[in-house]
Amino acid sequence: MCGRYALYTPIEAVARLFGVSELHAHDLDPRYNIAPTQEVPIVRRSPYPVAESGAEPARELALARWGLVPFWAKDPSIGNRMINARGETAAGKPAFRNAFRKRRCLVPADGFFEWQKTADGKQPWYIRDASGEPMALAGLWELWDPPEGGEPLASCAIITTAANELMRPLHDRMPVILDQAGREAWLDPAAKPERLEALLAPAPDGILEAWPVSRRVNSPFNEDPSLVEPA
DNA sequence: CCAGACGTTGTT
DNA sequence: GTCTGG
DNA sequence: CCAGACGTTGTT
DNA sequence: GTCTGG
Repeated sequence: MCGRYALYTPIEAVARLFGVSELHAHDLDPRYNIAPTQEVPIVRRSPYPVAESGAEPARELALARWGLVPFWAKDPSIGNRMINARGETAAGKPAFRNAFRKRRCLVPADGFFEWQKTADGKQPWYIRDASGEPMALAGLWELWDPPEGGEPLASCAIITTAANELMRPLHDRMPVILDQAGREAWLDPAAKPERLEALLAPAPDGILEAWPVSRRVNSPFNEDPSLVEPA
């Protein structure tokens, strides 16, 4: 699955690489240990209508809480358990299907962590694109209105799929990683269900690299560049 | 009908 | 053992 | 995902 | 809001 990741490429560069026209998040610190419940940048089509023009809705970078809170939730804590959505079933699940139809997003990540079970306990690994460029993880996002009023809460989940060859020794699940064409299709509101389904597959072998890292990443309170260095 | 879940992973 | 919070 | 709490009453 | 289980 995917329960921890890193994003340290400057957000302006991420925006450029992801074709973002509106940047709604600035001055973000580089992150080496992003944990569920934290605010993370996502790339999405603007949920708001474009003024007059009839132009394409903007592709924007916004912030969302990691852990999807369905609109019908009475309490946002349900999001603590909705950090991933299975690609095989998300389209039909009550908690995800509205988002699957209407609110797909990309979650930029320089890499993600997986924990491998060994005789000595769990060994964390860092996995990234071999090019070193930020990856686009397939995501869903949602808006939740607090019953007591106030600002709606934006939240998101990362889609998972079966592990590919590289990942299999480490873990049996991995996040869905979208290539350039996949990113376009995933964000296309008119995408056909069968096209979307085809996107939610393990990454091809050969595009990723992985190495063991320090167990200091285990604590979400640790946050420094050495967490993604080989150890 | 109403009540209660709505999710994933991992472990047994 | 299981839930909550980060 | 992992870490850390897991409880109540009463007092500050 | 909508589905599942009783």
